[in-house]
Amino acid sequence: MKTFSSGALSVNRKDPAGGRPDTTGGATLIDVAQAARVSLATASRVFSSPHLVRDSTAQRVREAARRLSFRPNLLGSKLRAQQTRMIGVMVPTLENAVFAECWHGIEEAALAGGYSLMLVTSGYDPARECERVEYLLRHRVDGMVLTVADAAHSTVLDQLDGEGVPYVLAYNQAGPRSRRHSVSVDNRRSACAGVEALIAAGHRRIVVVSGAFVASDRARQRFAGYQDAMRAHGLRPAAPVCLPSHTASNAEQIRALVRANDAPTAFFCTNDLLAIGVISDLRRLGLSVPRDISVLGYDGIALGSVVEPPLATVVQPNSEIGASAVGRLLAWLHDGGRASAAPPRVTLLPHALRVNGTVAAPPSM
Amino acid sequence: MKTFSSGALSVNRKDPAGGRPDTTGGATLIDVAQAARVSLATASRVFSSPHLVRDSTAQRVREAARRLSFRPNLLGSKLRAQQTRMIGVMVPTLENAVFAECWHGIEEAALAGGYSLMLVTSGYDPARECERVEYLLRHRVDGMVLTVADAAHSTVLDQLDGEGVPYVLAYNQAGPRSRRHSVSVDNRRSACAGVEALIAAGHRRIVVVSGAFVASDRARQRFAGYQDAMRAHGLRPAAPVCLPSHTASNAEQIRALVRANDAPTAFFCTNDLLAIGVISDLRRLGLSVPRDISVLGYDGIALGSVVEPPLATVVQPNSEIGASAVGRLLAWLHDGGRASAAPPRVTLLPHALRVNGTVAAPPSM
DNA sequence: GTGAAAGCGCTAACAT
DNA sequence: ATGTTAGCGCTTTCAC
Repeated sequence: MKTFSSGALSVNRKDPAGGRPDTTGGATLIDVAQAARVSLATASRVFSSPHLVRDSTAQRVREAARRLSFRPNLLGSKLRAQQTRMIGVMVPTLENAVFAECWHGIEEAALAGGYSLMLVTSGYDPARECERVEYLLRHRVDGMVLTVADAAHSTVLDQLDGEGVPYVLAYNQAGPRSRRHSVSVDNRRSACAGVEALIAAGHRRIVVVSGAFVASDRARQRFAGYQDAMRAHGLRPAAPVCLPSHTASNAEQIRALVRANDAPTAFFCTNDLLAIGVISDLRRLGLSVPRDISVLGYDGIALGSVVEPPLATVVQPNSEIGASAVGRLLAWLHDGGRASAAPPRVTLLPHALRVNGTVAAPPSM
Repeated sequence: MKTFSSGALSVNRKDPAGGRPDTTGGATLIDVAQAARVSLATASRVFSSPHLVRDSTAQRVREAARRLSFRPNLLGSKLRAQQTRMIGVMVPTLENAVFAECWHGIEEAALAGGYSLMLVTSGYDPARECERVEYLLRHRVDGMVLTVADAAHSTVLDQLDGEGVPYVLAYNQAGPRSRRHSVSVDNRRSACAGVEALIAAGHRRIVVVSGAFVASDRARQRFAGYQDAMRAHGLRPAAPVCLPSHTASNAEQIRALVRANDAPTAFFCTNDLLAIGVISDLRRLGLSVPRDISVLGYDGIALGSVVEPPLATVVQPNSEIGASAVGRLLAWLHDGGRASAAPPRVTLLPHALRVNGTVAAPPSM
């Protein structure tokens, strides 16, 4: 029987004497099994459940694998095992360093956990969000880590919920009543704390500058935090100033603002990139930051510590948010369907305040 | 026979009345075929070669697919077709905006071409480069787009060459004699042009500031360009100043430099991130850029136009480099093995000079 | 501890 | 134009 099974094994292989180099990418498990004179099953076990195999046998198989430069074809195992050990990641863009830093944490955590990654970007566009998620789904990712434009009104999340796809939000902060899983800082409270630091420094006229509100629920939550802080100190919140782009110069709008009679003494920008742009705009208007006007950012990207003066900001642990989101997802995937009741669905990581550099007392004091 | 084959088709499917929801992710092509009363092959053809199928039949199949919310399992096709239509991407880090911008071009081009992506970062570490590439190989990517620390001494590239894996370098510039494919600007000539602009502005004492030289062949090529420019104008090139980190403050080294008797009147930084850090360091030393000293960067990241004054720099078309690298790779993959002799292996994209903002005439003039 | 056999979901000859 | 068949490379019962 042994001779027969040996023969049966080789029946699938193309003729090795076929002339041109094997373009199909090399030895398969079958080849390894043959070379080690064990069955396909045993060879497989050596790599996936070594404890089921006698040590000496395993040695032989590994040796054969090495000799043949065997490289497991993950496609085969993924298809057969009905789980890909892949996680899909969708963020709005990598060009905002927040997400680039987050990716770092995601990659570390995922690869350490034996999972592969598939990245797509949505450009803050809900239509593209759907498209890209469908793409991830076709690749049969086991779960996803995503940052969507607006979690509360997201067709793509509703769809995912409907299909029962495991996912964890990053940066988007699920409401306490939500059934969704999320990892973020407490956007509202941390923003409130940031603005309170501004108030503590003596500022009374503080204005929020934001990107397109509709594109980011975080921006809205941070604005709410600003309102909280202002009201708690008996100050009147001002309407937010929404700038269309992070990178283009928004000098016009800024100019109108600082030229007004009751010009603000401080800006709270809902993200660091925006803050850096605003600071540049202010300089172009001949104003000095923080001497003439203070600027507070939000995100804590590394770049903020590089510029001069260093950007005052509400610091999120970006890399950790990514790693933690992956961790939550893996826990979910591994508990086998029981929707992980143990840890709370909403994870809030601690923020930090960095209030120096671009924030000082208002000029009148 | 029809009845039989219909029955045979359903033999593999689990009992739909089995109680709990189908956890395996929904309908397969077989289900669609059944529902549309066609064979598996025909159903498959509707999606991969519609022209081989009568319109009315195709309509029926598509309708069935819609009704069953059929989602093709890419794993199946990839395994069977012996090509994954996936391309692996490896860059040093996304935290340098250069690569984040590049990713944008890569994603656009790949998805437009019907290819999927798998991203890994190496952190400029050759050991991790090998690890990550092996990971990509196990996923059976059809080809790769990579930026390695040092293309001329890269074990991972040698290995890839040995195995005949199709790949295109991005940013790394293959030598004219090289058999390798690459897409980049001409690092040496563009750097030379940048330094010549400095010289044209009146600078004579120009010093190159770089990250760890060993980590980047681009940095070395750009330094060579600096030497070219200096020599062409009868000036003595100075030794490069190598800073360990992009983001930490390197004030000490900078201080020593600008306090010297023959202090430089201009710095040429081998990348923009570094340049922004150096400018901040100079400000901390009480120097004004560009009034007291000029700074020229290299990369052309979007951030450079945001800061004030805008960063003078040698602009690379980052997104286009990514898109173009993917384009070259797809061409290679599609020409079926003939190592695409038609277009040259080394693609040099045009650079641009942005010489304003942080570059001005030296103070003595 | 090891082997035989049955597929995972799909495509691609090869028939008809 | 459509159907039949044979796997892609792997894991995983079920026997022994």
